[in-house]
Amino acid sequence: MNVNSLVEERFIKDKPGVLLSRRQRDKLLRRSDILRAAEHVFALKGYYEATMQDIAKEAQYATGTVYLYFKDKDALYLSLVEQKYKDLLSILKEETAKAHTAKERLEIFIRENLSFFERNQNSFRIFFTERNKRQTIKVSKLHNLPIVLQHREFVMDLIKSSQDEDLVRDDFPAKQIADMLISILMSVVFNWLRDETKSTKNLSRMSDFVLDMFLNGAGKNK
Amino acid sequence: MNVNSLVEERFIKDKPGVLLSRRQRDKLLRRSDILRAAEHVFALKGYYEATMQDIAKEAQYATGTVYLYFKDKDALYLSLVEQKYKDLLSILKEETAKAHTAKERLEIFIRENLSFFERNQNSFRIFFTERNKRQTIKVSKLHNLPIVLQHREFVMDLIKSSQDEDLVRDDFPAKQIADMLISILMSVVFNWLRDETKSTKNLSRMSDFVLDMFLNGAGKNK
Amino acid sequence: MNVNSLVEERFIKDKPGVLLSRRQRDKLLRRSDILRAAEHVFALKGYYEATMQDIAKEAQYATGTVYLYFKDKDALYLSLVEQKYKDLLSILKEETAKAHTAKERLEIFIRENLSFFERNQNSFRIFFTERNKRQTIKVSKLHNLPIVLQHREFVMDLIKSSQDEDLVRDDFPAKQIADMLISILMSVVFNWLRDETKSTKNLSRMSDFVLDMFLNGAGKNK
Amino acid sequence: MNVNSLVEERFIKDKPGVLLSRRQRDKLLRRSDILRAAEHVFALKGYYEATMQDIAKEAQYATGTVYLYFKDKDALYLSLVEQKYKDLLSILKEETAKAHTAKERLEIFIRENLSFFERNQNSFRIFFTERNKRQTIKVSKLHNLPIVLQHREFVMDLIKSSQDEDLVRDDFPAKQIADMLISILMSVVFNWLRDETKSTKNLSRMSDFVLDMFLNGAGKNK
DNA sequence: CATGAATGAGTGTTCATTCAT
DNA sequence: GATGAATGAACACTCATTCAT
Repeated sequence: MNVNSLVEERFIKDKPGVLLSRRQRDKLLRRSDILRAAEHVFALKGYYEATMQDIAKEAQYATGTVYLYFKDKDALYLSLVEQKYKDLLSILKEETAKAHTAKERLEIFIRENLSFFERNQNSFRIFFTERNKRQTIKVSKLHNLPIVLQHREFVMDLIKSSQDEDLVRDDFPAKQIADMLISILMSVVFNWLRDETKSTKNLSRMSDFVLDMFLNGAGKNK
Repeated sequence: MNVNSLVEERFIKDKPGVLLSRRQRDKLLRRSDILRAAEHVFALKGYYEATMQDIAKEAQYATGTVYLYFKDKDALYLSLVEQKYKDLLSILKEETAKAHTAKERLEIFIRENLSFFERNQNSFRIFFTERNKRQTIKVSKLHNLPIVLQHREFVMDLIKSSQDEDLVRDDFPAKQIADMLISILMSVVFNWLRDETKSTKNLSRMSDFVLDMFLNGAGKNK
Repeated sequence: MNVNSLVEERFIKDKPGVLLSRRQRDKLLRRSDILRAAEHVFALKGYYEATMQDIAKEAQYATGTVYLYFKDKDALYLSLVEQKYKDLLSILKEETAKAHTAKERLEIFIRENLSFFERNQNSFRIFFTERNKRQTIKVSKLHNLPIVLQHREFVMDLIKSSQDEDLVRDDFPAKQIADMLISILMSVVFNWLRDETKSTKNLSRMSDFVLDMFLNGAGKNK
Repeated sequence: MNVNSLVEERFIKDKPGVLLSRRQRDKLLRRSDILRAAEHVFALKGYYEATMQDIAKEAQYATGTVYLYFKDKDALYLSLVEQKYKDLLSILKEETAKAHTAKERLEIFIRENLSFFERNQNSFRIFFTERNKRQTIKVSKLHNLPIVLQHREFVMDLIKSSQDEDLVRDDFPAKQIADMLISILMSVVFNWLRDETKSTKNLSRMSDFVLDMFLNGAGKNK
């Protein structure tokens, strides 16, 4: 799975029994070519410095062709973000399903997150930089992407179930705790990305630190 | 204090006994006018969408005038970031100095951070959006701003002293823990900023949650 | 010949038997449109006062289109100069080849020069005015244009062959004499251009004067 | 003489017996300061790249001060050209007056020209580059400067007197011959300026070449 | 459908000139 | 008179988007 995750799975999965015509298949492939190119170029240059021509060139299509698949630069960017979240979410779901206890689920969740960002470090840089034209409009646009909401919700469910299993405190709302977990994760990832010397070679090795901190905090055990 | 923090305090503080000439004072005031305008416009539109004309207009100066005080758009932006960090750092130093124990220092640190971001929510949006032209070049430019480094160092010292006073675990490097504290704070601020309904009216009220989570983690006390 | 000299002949001549594709032909035609417009505008206003918008407008293209054919204003200007020199040189070569004696060659050379400048008086004004941004850099750029060097060399060869045929004195280096010939020509042209009343209607009529002066000098024959 | 030639001699010489008031003298000195600075800056950067601020700075005055002495950039430039011509003309008049024969006068004329340009090579570069904004307007402006007309006339008179003394042929109008003499001179100077290696160390040494060429031409004596 | 040349509004920046002090 | 900060029009160049082929 995820082999060709860039191909909008919605189209494929919605009608699982239906064989796609060559026309449709080609269309999806081209769309995925462009997304791949956009990922590369955005990661390299950031949203504003990346030009549609750059992306078209990288995808080996003509400029106009890109506009057949994406309404405008913004839509292309948003599709890309959505794509990445979708990939991540699908992995998280699949892997956490294998766990039996809340703690295992948390472990897997953290490990898979770190591993995902490690694998996608280039495109991940995108998330840390300029989002979009009018941030006021667009940041909310980003956060309202259905998939992004789904992702937050997934983490919340995870926390909730952990609270149910008495692993996590329930004196604060799951939402708040979920956001904190996400932020600890992001912090680790961000600092790892920033550290160009990559003194911590392996991001995944941080799993234990994250889990420990999340559960026990930085306070000294007395 | 910090009433007119936008005026380069360096100039003022270097010669504390000396009254600035009217010329000098005017110059600083104009500079601060422009910084204030830039803060407003950048916060509203983000770096790329903000134009120098927007900023000049907001400051009620002509376009060219802005260039008398800042070499280019980049320098203006960087000055602004530096300014904000400087303000924050100066508050943090002043307030934490009043504390007697590590725990008090941490409490104050967290409270003052949240309060600062609450007061400066508009400009804080800037930090969450596009940084600069070529992210690869410029983000590093940002992170290497002396004041930014000082800020990180300040937090690290805070953690170290907390480790010394047996408040914080010392089985992880202070740097790692410091970054985590910063990121928990940022996470709370970010989610508060994002929540347009401001269900949590008062950001400062989150102080206790942050301190609790940071010290004790999300794990259920058994 | 030279009917459409503004079209880069290099491209055409390199593959004399090959019909250019419509695409290529169009491209060359557009390029030549722009050069023609640039010639007009530069001649009228000089390098600095001519704006790219002026030129685009004159060529009936959009501003950006000009940049598809020329990297920047500088490149456009240099291409124009090169073009004019190329035209002149090609005429000179073709015509002087018909001569049998050194004197005939000189006569033809002078006549064709004057006639060329007469036909191109507008664009020739360009040469007499500002060259380029930083003269120190750019004038040398101009003088190092391959075609300009070729032109000087052509005149030098002419003088050398005249020395060989005992028409021209050989007690001075050909180079010095060549530069003098060029400058006498330029002087005549310049003064003719300057004379707005055009009392000397026909520049070509000056041929005899130039040849006489060049060979015999202004001294009274005794 | 020429010690302070940059001071508008008109003012001083027009009323030779009158002592200038300190006020007037200061004014003239400031004007000359600015002209000197302008000469330096224009020579270095050319008309367009030189800014009024550059010139003011070089002259150690404020920007606005320059405008008290010269209406605008154009007027400053024109004054400078006028100044230089005036200096040259005054030298030429003074020196040629010492000659007894037409040939001597010619010799002196040529020698003093070359020597003048050698001494003023930096400012002379100005003449060879961009003249002025709208060349159509300004080149004629330049050529209609009273002093420039006087200079041309001076050379014409020189040629006329040479014709009268049977040194120079009279089958062509003096004006034409005068222009040719000027152009031979300019050619030598220009090529010398261009030759950065300065293989011909001493421009004045070219006097004989110029006189020889002018009188006898490049034709081989038979 | 795919192309890529053409478009032209929009940007950062400069600099001659003015004018309040 | 002298100053130099302020002005704002102007310019080269870019790039998202369109559309004729």
